[in-house]
Parts: sequence; C-alpha cells; structure tokens
Amino acid sequence: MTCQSYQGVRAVPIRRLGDHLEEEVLVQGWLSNIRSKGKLHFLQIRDGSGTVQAVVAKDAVDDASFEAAGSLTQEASVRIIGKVVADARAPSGVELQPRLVELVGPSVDFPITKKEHGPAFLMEHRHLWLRSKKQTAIMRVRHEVIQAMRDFFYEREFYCMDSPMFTPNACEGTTTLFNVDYFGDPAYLTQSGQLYGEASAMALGKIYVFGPAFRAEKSKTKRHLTEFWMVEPEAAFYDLDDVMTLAEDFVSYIVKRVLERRRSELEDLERDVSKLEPATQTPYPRLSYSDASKLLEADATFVPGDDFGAPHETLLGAAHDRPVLVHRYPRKIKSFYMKADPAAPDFALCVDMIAPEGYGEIIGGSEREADLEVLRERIVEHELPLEQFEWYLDLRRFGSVPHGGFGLGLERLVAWITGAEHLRECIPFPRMLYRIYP
RNA sequence: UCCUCGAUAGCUCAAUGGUAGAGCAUCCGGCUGUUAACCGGAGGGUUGUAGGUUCGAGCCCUACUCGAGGAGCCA
Repeated sequence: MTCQSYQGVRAVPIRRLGDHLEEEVLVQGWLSNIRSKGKLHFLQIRDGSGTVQAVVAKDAVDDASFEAAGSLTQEASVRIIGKVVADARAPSGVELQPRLVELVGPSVDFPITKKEHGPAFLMEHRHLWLRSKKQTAIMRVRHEVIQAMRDFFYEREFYCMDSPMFTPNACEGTTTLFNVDYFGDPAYLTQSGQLYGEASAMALGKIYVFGPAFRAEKSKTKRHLTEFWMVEPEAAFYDLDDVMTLAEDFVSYIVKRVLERRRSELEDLERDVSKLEPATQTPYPRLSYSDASKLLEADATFVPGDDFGAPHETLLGAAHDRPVLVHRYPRKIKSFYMKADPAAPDFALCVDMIAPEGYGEIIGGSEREADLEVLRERIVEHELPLEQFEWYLDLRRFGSVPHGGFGLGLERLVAWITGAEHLRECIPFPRMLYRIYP
C-alpha cells in the first residue's frame, strides 16, 4: 500500500480524469470551495494538476462520508473514492460521484477567502495565496517557460554552465550590490552570471547560465524584484546580429510552446491570446536607438542621449504587435563590457528587447568588448577595481574572439505571457524592497 | 532617494465633527444540481502609534510606523 492507492483504488491526477470516464478512481487534494444543498454537497477539489467538482449525495455514500463532506472547510485536505462521469452541469464538464469521502487534515479559518483581498494581505500570506487558481496557473506557465527555455538551448547545443552566486566583483554597477561576509572577506551576491558566462563560452563555445540574480535596487515598482531569475546565453563568434537573431528565435519559441501546451492556464488567467500570437512569428521589428529617439521627439520627458524611461518603453512597445528590438544605444549609458560600434564609436553594439502592452524591457544583450586594452580602459573609466577583473581580462589575453549574449528576465517574460499585474505574482516567493516574509 | 495616496471587524470597504455599519469568512438552522449558490439567525471593534484642537474626533492638525502606486535605475 502506498499513498498512490487507497482501499485498492488507484490515484488519478485531476488533470487526467477525462481519460478515466466511468471508472472508479482515488482523488486526493484540497477543498477550494463547497456549496451545500440539503442532501447534496458540491465540493470543488484541487490537487495541483487541476480542479474537479465532486457531488456527494446522501443516498450514495455512507453516513460518515456524508458527514465528513458536509463539515469540510476551505483548504481542508481530503481523500475521495468515486466514479468519474461526464456532466455538462459540472464546471469542468467532468465530475466525481463519490462513494467515500475522508478528511485527511482539517483547515480552520483559512485566511484567504472567496472575495477579494489587498496586495499587502496576499503578500503576507504568499505561502497560502499560491494555492489559488490564478497563482497556480501562473506557476504552471512559469514551469513551461523554463522547460521550453532549456529545450531551446539543448536543441541548439548550448551547454548549461551555471555561474556562482558569490562573487568578488560587480558587473552592473556598484550601488546595487548585496554585501555578504565571506569568511571575513567582503563578497557580493551576483547581479548577473554574464562575466563567468563569457569564460564558459570560451571553454564550450555556446553556453547558457540560468539562475537567480540579486540587485539591491531601491525600486518600488511592479517591474522589479531584488531577487529574480535570469537566463543568459553567451556564444563565441557571435556578433550583434547573431545575438538579435538568437533573442527573437528564443522568445518566439517560448511563446509558441506556452500557446501550444498551456491554453487552459491562459484561459484561467483570462489572457487574450490573440495578443501573444504575433510574437510567435519572426523577425521582430528592429530599430536603432537613433530611430527610436525620433519616434519619441514629441515626448517632452525624453532627453535625446539618455536612456529610455518606463513610459518611453511603453510607447515604443505599443507601436508594435510583437516584441521590438532596439539596438545601438549611446555607449555612455551602457555597461563597461559592451563593444563600441566601429561605425559610430559613441554607440554600443547592444540590444534591448521591449515587450508589448507595457511590460517593458525583457532582454538586454550586446556584443562584448574583445580587445584587452580597450576593456582595461573601460574598467578604469567605470572606477571598478582592476585587480578583481584580472581573470576576466585573461579571456582577452588568451585567444580572444568576438562574442556576445543576452540576459532575459524570467519573471518579466512570464508577466507578459500571463498578463500578470505585477512581477511578484510570477515567482513563488518574491523578494522585494521591504519584503522578505514569508 | 523623491512624489502621490492610504491605514476602521479575520478580509474588502462604508460612516456632515454628534449612538461604528454592510458584504464575505466563522458558528447554528433550512434546501437533491450548486456554479464566488441561496434563505434565516448568531458572535465578532482600544478606528495603525503618540500627541494636539474641540463641549465632543474614525473624521481636523503635527510627528512617527507600516503599506500601495509611480519616478529614477534596471531584467
């Protein structure tokens, strides 16, 4: 006897009940809602794979089961043995006619009720909020995105080469580092796996890094987390065009996969999938920073030569029905490792991908500076500690090659695909400014 | 760091400066097809904290704490 059967009846995930019509099965899960009507109890049972209605009739079960069913409260856990039948009156078209209902664990005064709640309350109860329909749907989409991402790189023979979380050096500016005490020495939580990714690309050619990144930004917006997951491909002998093509192939692949396999989740989320379909087609529109600046000329808040703000990105994104690639930003507003455009040295060979519908920048990438002396100057210009970057400079001393890559913020991509209001809903346990519980 | 808004029952919100209320949740009762079910009843409050104005403050003033949205910055 295992937990996967009970009284000789085999457990079936709710998602798969449609394959077991007219069979007797074991369903194990939690009560998401109950409606009682005299001698009938309508139980909504959730098991993580889906939700199904169980109709407990007084004359179809023993007294103990009927009593147990009637006294169930929200999020009590249950074990049910019953027959799977098709019924148009059931919310999912399939329902369970139990002959046995057993309480596994009681649930008294579950805090998250059927009516609406404020964000602070929900965040305080994130561990329980995760059980709700929308949150589980978002998490399944996140899961699908991660799987699609790994499949994409596997198919193209990019090796998974993860970077360390502890690092002695900064790569995205020194003001947003989380400090840690590393056996008495100062160290930081990584802001990006890229620098190590470059070293890995010199070893294995095409690689990707996937892991959390930490940024101590004092940002209080729906587009920021202090801990977020980033996937960062890096490839030797890739120039900026190769990077842009890889980025659009990557995003279109993922969107296509989610549309194929997670339709019902997108329905639960009431996501308008017609807004996602154009993104399955490549190429994506490409425009240079200079071209984009002209489009923003009418906007008084835009200062030519400065980076785009969130409203500008929204404006640029809104002009297209799919993500847009903006390339060659002014070098002075970009990171030290980006290669200058030989044709216009004040601009960097870099690219941002801006998602439609105001979801903002989901990708930042570039061709990297491959020349030892130029790179050394940049590190000094940016007032970074040169001695901590000697290993990084070695990549230019020993067989330097043109190379490039990008970083994609997983939660921002998931937010756009699911239509989520806020990034905090796109990671199981978000870490934000002033929020580290639960 | 800056700007704006907010804090009243477990939750979401009401309440001319004059007796603190509703829906949901909880508990009790009713109902054999409910769809955030419905119907009847019950319990539930130091109005974020500390001061101040006033005959009287949930409401006006000051400070603080916490929260939300946005800016900057970024993925």
